[in-house]
Amino acid sequence: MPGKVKPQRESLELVILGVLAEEPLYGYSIIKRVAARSEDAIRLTAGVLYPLLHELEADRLIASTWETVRSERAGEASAGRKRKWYHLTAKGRRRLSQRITAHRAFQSMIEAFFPPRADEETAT
Amino acid sequence: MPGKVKPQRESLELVILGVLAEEPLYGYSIIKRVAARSEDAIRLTAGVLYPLLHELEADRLIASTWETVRSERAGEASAGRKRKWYHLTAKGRRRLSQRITAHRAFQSMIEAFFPPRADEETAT
DNA sequence: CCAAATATATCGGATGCCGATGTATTGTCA
DNA sequence: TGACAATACATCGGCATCCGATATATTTGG
Repeated sequence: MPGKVKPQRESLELVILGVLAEEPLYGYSIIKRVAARSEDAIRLTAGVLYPLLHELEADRLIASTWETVRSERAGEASAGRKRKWYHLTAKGRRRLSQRITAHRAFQSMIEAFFPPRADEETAT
Repeated sequence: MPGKVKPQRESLELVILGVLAEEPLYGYSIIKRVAARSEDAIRLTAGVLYPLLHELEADRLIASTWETVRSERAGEASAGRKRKWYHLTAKGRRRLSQRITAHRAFQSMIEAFFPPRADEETAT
């Protein structure tokens, strides 16, 4: 019975599909990008990201292609470093807008609880 | 060491402290209230709520008092139904504003990814 | 009178989370 | 040139979380 809930995963999915909506990225760069965008608030670790990326790909929300980066220095002989580039699929794009909608729904409920005060402080 | 992260719990904490900030409620009424407020988007179940309420109380974020509701019909002899009313403590109020701040931080990152379109629907 | 709703509560199996770990290549700097 | 940091991918397993199932009791409505 598909459709099980994966608590934390949902917001991670939102974030990952979100960055990939802008442009294709490879795993390591996703980690850096998200950290930068969130000012280190969201720290994806390899142990969390890669399995998630595999799941997302299995679900056809994203797709990948390999790139082999060969260094000049090392020359022809080197095996090269491998990068797996991920990009959103059409299905992924649909899922993303669903997630955004769901997030906004939650958000509006939160705002209903705590209407932003005009005189609110702007952080400490 | 205390201070471990509890993924899903955090947003639940936000929601629960949020409703209790408005007025004291008892468990069952929290479930109904949250369901109503979120238009059934957030369905707290007893199995999730009560343990969480106990934790929150142990952490002194909320406090409780028992009420015994005796029905007219049943009369003096009846044991009465028990309601455990919860209300926010000062500590709970501080925690709540922390959670709101954290939520808004996450929120603003999401907005950075997906800037709200000017032509967006306002929902009803 | 009985079923549904109200009301609180616990428990345990399934699942998710993520730190630790592993492997390999490239960049850098003394 | 050697070695350490950073880049880059990936898996695994233990512990914590999650939440459905379950238990118990009272009240309300038809």
